[in-house]
Amino acid sequence: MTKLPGKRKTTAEIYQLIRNKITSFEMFPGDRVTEHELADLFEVSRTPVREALKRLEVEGFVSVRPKHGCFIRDFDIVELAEYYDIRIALEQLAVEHACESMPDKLVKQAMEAWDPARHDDDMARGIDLSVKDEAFHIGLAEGAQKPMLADMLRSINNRIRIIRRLDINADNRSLRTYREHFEVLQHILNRDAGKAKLAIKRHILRSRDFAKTLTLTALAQKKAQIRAGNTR
Amino acid sequence: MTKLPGKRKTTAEIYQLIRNKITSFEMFPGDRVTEHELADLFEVSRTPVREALKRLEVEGFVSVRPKHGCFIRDFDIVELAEYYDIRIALEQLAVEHACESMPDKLVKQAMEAWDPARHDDDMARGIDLSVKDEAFHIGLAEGAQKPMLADMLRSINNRIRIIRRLDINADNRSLRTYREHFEVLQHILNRDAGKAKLAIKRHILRSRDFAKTLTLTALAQKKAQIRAGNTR
DNA sequence: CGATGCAATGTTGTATACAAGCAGCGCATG
DNA sequence: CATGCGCTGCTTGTATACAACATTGCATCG
Repeated sequence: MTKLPGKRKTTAEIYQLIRNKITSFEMFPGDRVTEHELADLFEVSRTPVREALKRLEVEGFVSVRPKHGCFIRDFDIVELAEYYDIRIALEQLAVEHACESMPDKLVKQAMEAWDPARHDDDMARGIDLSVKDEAFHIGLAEGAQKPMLADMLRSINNRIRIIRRLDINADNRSLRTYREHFEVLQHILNRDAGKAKLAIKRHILRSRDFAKTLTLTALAQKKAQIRAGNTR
Repeated sequence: MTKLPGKRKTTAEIYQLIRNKITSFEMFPGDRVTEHELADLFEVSRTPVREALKRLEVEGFVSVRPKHGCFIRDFDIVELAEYYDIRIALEQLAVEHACESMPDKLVKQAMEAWDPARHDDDMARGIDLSVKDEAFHIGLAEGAQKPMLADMLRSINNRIRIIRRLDINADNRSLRTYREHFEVLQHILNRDAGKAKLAIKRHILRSRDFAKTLTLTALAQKKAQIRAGNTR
C-alpha cells in the first residue's frame, strides 16, 4: 500500500503487489507484461518477479507463454459458474462435517459475528465485508477440522475474489448475507446437516446468480473505461 | 527416464525428477535436501532447482523453511482421508454433470476401455493401471465439460498419487476397478445421476479404506528399511 | 508483386556471484 | 561449572550476466 522507496521488497511482497494490480483491474485481462517491466516498476531484480509470476501462474492469475511474455488471464463467466458449483459441493461437505464436529463454542462465536442485528453497526464501523465473508466460509471448514478442505476453498477464493468483492460490497446484498450466514450457523448448532447443507447451497447459488450479472456489467464498464482512457 | 548426460535439463524435467524421487520413496518424508545438493545431482544450476522446488511446495510435496532447508513433507493418514472425502464430493459433481452433458460417444468409448472382459488382456500387455485409472476419473470431469473441476481433481491426485499407485497395483483390486468404473459409466449412459453418484461414491470409499491400511504398512516397511539401511 | 529466408530484437531460461540470515558450537567469563 | 556472547559455516534470497529461442520486419530472389 504505502510505498517505502528505500526498503528492498521481498518476493512475497512482489506477489501481493502484482496480485493487487490484477484484482483491482489495474492490469487488465489480456494485457501483456514482461518480467523486466515489473522488475523496473518495483525496483527489484527479475528474480523475485519471476518467482511471484510463477506462483501467480499456478494460481491462475496469469499465464506465461515461454519466451514470449506474461499475460493477465481473462476470467470468463462460464469458468466462474463452474467455480461456484465446485464451491457448493465443497462447502456442503464442510457444513456436513461442521455439524458433526464443530464445537458449539465456535459456532456461537460465529453466530455473534453474523447476527443480523449487528449489520448496521458493522457497516458504520466500515468493516471490510469481503474479508469477513471469506473468513466465514473458510471458518466452517476449519471449524470442522478439515484443513485441506479449507486450503482448497482458499485457492478457489483466490480465483473468484475479484467477483466476490464486487458482489459483497453491493449494499442491497450485505444484510442478506448476514441473514443467510446466520441461518446456516443456526442449523449447524442444531446439528441438522440436511437443512444446513440446503441453506449453504441456496446462499452460494444466490451469490452466483448475482455475481454473474454483476461481473458482466463491471467488466464491460472497465473495458469501456480502459478503451476510452489510455493507450499505454 | 533414460539419462542423457550431455543434455542440459530443463526446469520441468527437474520438477519431474524430484517428484519421482519423492513419490517413489527415494526421498523419504522428513528428509532434508538443499538446493545445492539437488543442483549437483542433476548437474544444473540452483535456479531451475529452485523453481521446481517452489512448484513442489505449492503442490504440497515439500516445505521450504527459509534459510534453513527444504524438507520432504510427510503425509499423514488423516490428511489423506480428507482428500478422499473431497474427491467424493467433487467426483459426484463431475458424474452429475456428465449425466447431463457427456456425449454418448465418449461414454461408450470409456466403457470399451473399462470393459471387465478386457482386464486380462490389459494386464498381459503391461498397461500402467495407475495412469489409466487417473485418466478415467479426470476424464469424467472433462467429458462433462468442466475443465476447472478437472484441474482440481488433477491437483488432488498429485497429492495422493503415491498412495493410489500402491492401491491400484494391488492385483486383487485391479479387476474390481474395471467393474466399478464400468458400472459408473453404465449409469451415466442411462443418464441416471442418482445411481451414478452412488456408484462413484462407493468406488472411492472402497479405494479410501483400502488405501488407508495399505499406506500404513507401506510406510512402516519403508521406514524400517531406511532405518536398517543408512544413516545419511 | 509475392513468398521466403535471414538477421535483429526482445523475451524468457539458466548460470553464477554476492548478500543476508540462522543455527550450532566454541570460547571466554562470572 | 554454567551461561552468555560472538563467530563461523551453511542455506536460502537476490542481483546480474549470459544463452537460447521465438517473433517480426526487411531484404532479396523467383
